[in-house]
Amino acid sequence: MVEPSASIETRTERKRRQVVDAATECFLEHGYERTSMDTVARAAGVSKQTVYHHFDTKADLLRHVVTSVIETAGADADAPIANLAESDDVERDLRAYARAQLRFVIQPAPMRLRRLIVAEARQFPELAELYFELGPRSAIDQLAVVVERLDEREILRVPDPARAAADLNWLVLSDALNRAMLLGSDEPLSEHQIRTRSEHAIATFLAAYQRRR
Amino acid sequence: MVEPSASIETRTERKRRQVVDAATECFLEHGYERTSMDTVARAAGVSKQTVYHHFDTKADLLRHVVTSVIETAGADADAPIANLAESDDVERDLRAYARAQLRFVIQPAPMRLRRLIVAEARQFPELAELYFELGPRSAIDQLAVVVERLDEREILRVPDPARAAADLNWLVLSDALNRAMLLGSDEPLSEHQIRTRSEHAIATFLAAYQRRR
DNA sequence: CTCTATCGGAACTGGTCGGTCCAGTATGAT
DNA sequence: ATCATACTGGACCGACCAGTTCCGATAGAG
Repeated sequence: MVEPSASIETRTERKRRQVVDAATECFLEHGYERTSMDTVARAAGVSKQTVYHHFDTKADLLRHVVTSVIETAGADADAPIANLAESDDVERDLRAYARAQLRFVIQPAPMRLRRLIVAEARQFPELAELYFELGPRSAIDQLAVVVERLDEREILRVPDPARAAADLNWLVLSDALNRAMLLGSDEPLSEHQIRTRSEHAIATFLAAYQRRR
Repeated sequence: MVEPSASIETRTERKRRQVVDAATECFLEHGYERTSMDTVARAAGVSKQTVYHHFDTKADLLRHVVTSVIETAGADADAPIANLAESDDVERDLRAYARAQLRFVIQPAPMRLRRLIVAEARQFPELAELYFELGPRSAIDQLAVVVERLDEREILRVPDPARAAADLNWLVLSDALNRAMLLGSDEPLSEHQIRTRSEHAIATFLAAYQRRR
């Protein structure tokens, strides 16, 4: 992850990046089985030999592509959770969190990654597991810390933070995610849908977990 | 759907059924792209010509297989919702419903069908849509009627039955479904997991939607 | 400037795929 | 018994696949 001397990219590095970028594009667009190595090479503007110089097999290429996509995307997903635990307006900040999640997940690239992973979960269980750990698992774990703190602050009543965090996560995402997965359209939700869905999910969550006055 | 004269199966019908059964097995086990027509023919104990006599293309065969699996499975999914609306112990019956759903969905065949559909959603959007309509959509629609009635009976307070029904459905299924989809293991949950998950989901749902005394 | 690692291009291997064709056999309705 | 229809087994087609090999070109490090 660190450039050796400067930001200059040696030819080998550049070619490798071209291969990875093209393979990412192809795999996400058409899936693993429907993507041929010739297609990847052509899309990368590189000879097939160069592809095989950097990756021994097609499966290796997929593993590298998926791993890197997951890891770079995983970083972006963590931002909006930061100030939730000590928030002075929990409802407002939960809604903001929900909106951010919906915006982040319901997009072409994440949806196609998800489809790819589900499709290949039998052949590449490591990738599915990695996705699970850095995706939903990570989100829910972070939420669990938050709701536990909100319980301490006597804003929520949360006997089981892990389950409550999962509840929150899926109240926000499940319905939209399922529709998007099955009804084509990887396009983002409209701002209006994001707002109403977030408000409903947070209202339900708070109705279940907020302390009564 | 009706036998013409008696329960006797003419040769053609028998061969056709063998093809469909074998194709169902192969597609669910290995996916669409990884299943060849030769494999289907061999698994059916039938010549390839016979396969092509009944189905013009591989895609047609998939469409028929998926459609028939969805439609036969869809019927089973509706049973345990019947007495919910007029139940005299809503909490108990909601839990029973949740247990039935978890038992029904987290199983090898439904999970593999789901994977197949998600994997091929881009190439066969009609199948994904059909699955959506007869799967989650149908379940949620039926739940919406139930929760609306429970609102009328002043057991629940449900301003938006459709959303409340979706909440209930996903509170019950999402977490288990996601884990099963991504962490391999299509095996059913243990009875203990089914029970605790159901209890938690229903407790959350009721905490959010039950009328306060 | 030279040397070597990497590159492109293209042909090639051994194999699989979906789908077709054919010659001959079995079935079942009339 | 007749005859259309359906089935078999295997050969066959063109296309595509992952992965390899060879050669001539080129870029970058010393």
